[in-house]
Amino acid sequence: MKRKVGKPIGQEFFNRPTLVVAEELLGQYLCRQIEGETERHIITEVEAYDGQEDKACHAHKGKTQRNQVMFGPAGQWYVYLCYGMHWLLNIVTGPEEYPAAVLFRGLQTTTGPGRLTKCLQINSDQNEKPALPDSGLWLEASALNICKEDISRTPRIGIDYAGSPWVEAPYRFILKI
DNA sequence: TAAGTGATCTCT
DNA sequence: GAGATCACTTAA
Repeated sequence: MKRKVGKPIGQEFFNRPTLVVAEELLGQYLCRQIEGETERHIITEVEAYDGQEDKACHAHKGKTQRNQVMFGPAGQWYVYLCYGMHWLLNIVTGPEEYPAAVLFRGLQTTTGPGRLTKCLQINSDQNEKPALPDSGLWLEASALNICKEDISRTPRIGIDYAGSPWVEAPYRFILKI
């Protein structure tokens, strides 16, 4: 898909298969505006959560108040509290009524999904908002040219309960830098 | 390696 | 309403 460097990434980018979106997000910018200052961080690690069939996906038991945003249109943030202290940031992908999202696990400047949101001052205020500059949190295409050789794929973290084949599914994407 | 932490979900 | 669970981090 064509992306213009320095332009916000729009909904059409996210309204595609979750695994494709996850892989292509590597190397792009996650942008955050705080008190008038804009920060840009290269995305280095993401995980895909793909639909109701995926037992590791929050939506696998159906729609609830928490996960309903995943059933909505692509390109909106899904932010939730994990282990009572960490906000985790996801972007909704795929068509409406297909619950899927990509979890942001790491940036060039931070490691770990909980520290990422702490660093960018992300909390439930961003939940269900569109990923556009108006919301203060959005994505931009970078000038980096990512090759297949630059990407590692591994199973996802912290989802041992999901069982086979979801435990071992290589839905985690890491940029080797 | 284990504890901290609290929203969410499932079962009464 | 109560109890279990949980896409993590930190300090030891």
